[in-house]
Amino acid sequence: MSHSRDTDAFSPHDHRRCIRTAIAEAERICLEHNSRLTPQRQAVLELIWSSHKPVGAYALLEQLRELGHNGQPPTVYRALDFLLQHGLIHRIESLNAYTGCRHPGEHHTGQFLICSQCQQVAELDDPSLGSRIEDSAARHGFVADSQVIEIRGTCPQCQQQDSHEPR
Amino acid sequence: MSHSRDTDAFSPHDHRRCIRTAIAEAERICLEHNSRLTPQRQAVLELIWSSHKPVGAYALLEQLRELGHNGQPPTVYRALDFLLQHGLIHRIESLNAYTGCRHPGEHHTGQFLICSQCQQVAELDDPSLGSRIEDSAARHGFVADSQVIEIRGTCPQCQQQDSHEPR
DNA sequence: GACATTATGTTACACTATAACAACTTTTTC
DNA sequence: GAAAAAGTTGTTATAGTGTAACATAATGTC
Ligand SMILES: [Zn+2]
Ligand SMILES: [Zn+2]
Ligand SMILES: [Zn+2]
Ligand SMILES: [Zn+2]
Repeated sequence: MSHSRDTDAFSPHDHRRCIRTAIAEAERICLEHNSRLTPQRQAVLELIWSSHKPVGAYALLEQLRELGHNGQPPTVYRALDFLLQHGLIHRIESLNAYTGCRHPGEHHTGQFLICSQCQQVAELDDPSLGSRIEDSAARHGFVADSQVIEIRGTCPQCQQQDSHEPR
Repeated sequence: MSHSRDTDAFSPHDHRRCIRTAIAEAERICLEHNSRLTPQRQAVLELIWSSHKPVGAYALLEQLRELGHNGQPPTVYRALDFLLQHGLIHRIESLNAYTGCRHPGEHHTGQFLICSQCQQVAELDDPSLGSRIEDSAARHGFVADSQVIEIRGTCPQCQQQDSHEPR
């Protein structure tokens, strides 16, 4: 019953649907785990999902304050920890920033396409790529637990714009 | 004439040879680029190569001070920038730490095996994995410039130890 | 030697993340 | 339902990572 369609984050789409789906999935997963999606945690999750650009913890903190929530670093880091542990968001290591997970619930390490131009991030979920990497590690006798895959480049939209505005 | 043998960082080996080779290669590359491998830069490179465990900038700073060098953060970050730009070291994003590059000179993004137990890092150089990732991105219309591939797990040595000390 | 270029010294600060403990809420147990 | 336990949030302070900006010194070019 997973609704996670494979619409690319880069392609134009009804993003409110992304948000709604993310919240709904979060509620479902928290129910399953007997965890509580408190107002603060939900607020952070919604802020993260406000776009497909990863957000830093302190940017989130700023926005939380504007929403009238309490504003100290531990507040936001606790919410982030919770969301990370429940697989609702990912941390982008090369950006020190956080982005919503598109396939929550299915334990997985993310594979990310990061556009250097528009800052947007799309999450790949290519299991065969994952196992290809495991194989590569295994060939050196290494047992892989988790992977950080972050690919920087140019997204389709930004490529088009580039070709329209040469020079 | 490249001496970069494919000895794994994890396997026991004459590590002084790693260091010697690294410095020699660094000198060669700097000569090629008309860049100067100053004493400070070389000191940082040697410290990084003192083991196969990635080192943080401030740990380096500490060690530099013990060697009598000037000790302010910019000093070490400048050296790191220089070494990064010349492809002599890599930054491990998920550790905020730096490690020596085993194939300097050949423009490449590193692929790293990081042992959670002994903290040592081995650098893979699997071009076919690189292109496999590019393909995966291309399938989404994404043009990849660079990749961050960091695989966490257990190295062969630590696996053996684990099996000797069960429980 | 005068000049431009490159490298280093120095101070101060910005950004990212956590430790430690107190107060409050919700859930569980009796 | 009161008491205890577990979980969540508030609060203060601090640790860890990285840069900006400007001064000084060393090196290379003519
Ligand atoms: Zn969306
Ligand atoms: Zn883009
Ligand atoms: Zn070695
Ligand atoms: Zn190991």
